[in-house]
Amino acid sequence: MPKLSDEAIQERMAIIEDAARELFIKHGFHATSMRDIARRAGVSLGNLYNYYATKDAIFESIIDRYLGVIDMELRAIFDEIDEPMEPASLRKLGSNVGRLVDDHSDFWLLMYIDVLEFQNQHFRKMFDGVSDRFRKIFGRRFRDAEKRGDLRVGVEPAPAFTAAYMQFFNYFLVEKLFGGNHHMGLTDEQALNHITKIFAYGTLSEASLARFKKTANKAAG
Amino acid sequence: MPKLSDEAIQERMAIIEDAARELFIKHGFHATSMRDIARRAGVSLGNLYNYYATKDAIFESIIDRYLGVIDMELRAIFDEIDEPMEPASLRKLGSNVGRLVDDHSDFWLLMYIDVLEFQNQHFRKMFDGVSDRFRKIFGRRFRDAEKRGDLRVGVEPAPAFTAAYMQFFNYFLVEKLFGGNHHMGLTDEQALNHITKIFAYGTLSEASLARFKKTANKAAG
DNA sequence: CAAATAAAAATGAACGTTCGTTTTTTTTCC
DNA sequence: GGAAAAAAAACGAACGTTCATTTTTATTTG
Repeated sequence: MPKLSDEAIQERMAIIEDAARELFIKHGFHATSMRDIARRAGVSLGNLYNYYATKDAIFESIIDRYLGVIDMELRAIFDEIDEPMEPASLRKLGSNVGRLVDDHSDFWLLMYIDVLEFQNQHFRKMFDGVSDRFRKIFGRRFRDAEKRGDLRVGVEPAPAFTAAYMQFFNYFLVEKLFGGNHHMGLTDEQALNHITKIFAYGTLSEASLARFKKTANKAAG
Repeated sequence: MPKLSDEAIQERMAIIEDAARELFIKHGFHATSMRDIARRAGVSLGNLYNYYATKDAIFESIIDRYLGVIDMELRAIFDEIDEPMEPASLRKLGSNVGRLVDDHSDFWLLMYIDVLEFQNQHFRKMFDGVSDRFRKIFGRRFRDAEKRGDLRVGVEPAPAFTAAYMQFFNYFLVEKLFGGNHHMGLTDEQALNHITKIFAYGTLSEASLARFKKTANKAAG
């Protein structure tokens, strides 16, 4: 048998990694055996080692792939934000974060595996200097908003935006993975509106609040 | 050898559970062996089974003990809150949550183990209906604040307080366990002040804001 | 256009260890 | 001496990994 095409190899690796990921997030890394992975992937035990040197290598390959996907999705989410401090933008960010957590809850479970069993070595970069990254992406918009006097005195846009972003993430992670089951006592929609409202009133100056009044009221539904 | 006194038994169990907890949070549950636990506790392998029927039983005993401790600490934190919606109260809550996360980071790692390897069965109650619990604790204060017109129109105190509480928790967990390393671009003190300020301005009416002006300005440092 | 070739891919038994747990033996102390 | 506690030894099952072998199939050959 001549060498498989690259696409064929990628296909087989995807099958193996899908199986492994499902097992890892269900039982953890060390509770999942190579035999389990082989069985679920419909592949022989020995053949796994034609594609991966070790069990660790499977985990790392899954994470590398997934980090790329999430990075792209986050980029897309930030790309569609024009004015980061506008209430409507925050509200949209919240929805998008919710979708991201929903669509990729596996990813966040892998992160917890990494924290527990690998000292968080693969995911460290996710949260390292989030605020600085936002400053890089929205720096100009932040400065413009400050110049226009859109912000309350003493409110720095980068930390404020970071706080809102983290709050949205935390809200949906608690709901999806930690059994929150409407832990804020509201539907997801209402919770998003409430958080958005708090951050709008909490960060925007009276002048700019007046300007966004209509939008804010609609969002607070 | 006569039967050990109850205190002696509790002492020995504490030694075993301390050892097991340290290993669990460092490597995860399944990556920790009974031999590891015995070695670290300075006890023979077989003797572990004089105290616990299974390895799972050790984990459950650790969690039961710890849930009690955390529950008490949380109760103490809420007990010292007079007016939950006051900026000074929120700021204090933030500090206390920070101390709780710092002093008991083991506990939160155990929670992640539970999510991953035990379907979150032991920790579910932690986040189930948080908002309702606050409504029970602070119900009267919440209603008083609403009656006095302290809150912005459309802001419900229970979800708002829950949001602040969750934000504080999330902030310190990210810092302590996920390699955030000042992810908001501020020191812990500054971050607490910033979050407090946002929630104060985000939830309080103009009238009550004026009343708290002095306190809020001091807190915003 | 088959049939033969060759080498990659897949297999599953087997390796030495380590696992959680049980059983047996030794130690301890009234 | 006797019973409880601790230690040691032993158990079968399961672990990650290896490897000799078989199967598969694109290419070469007649």
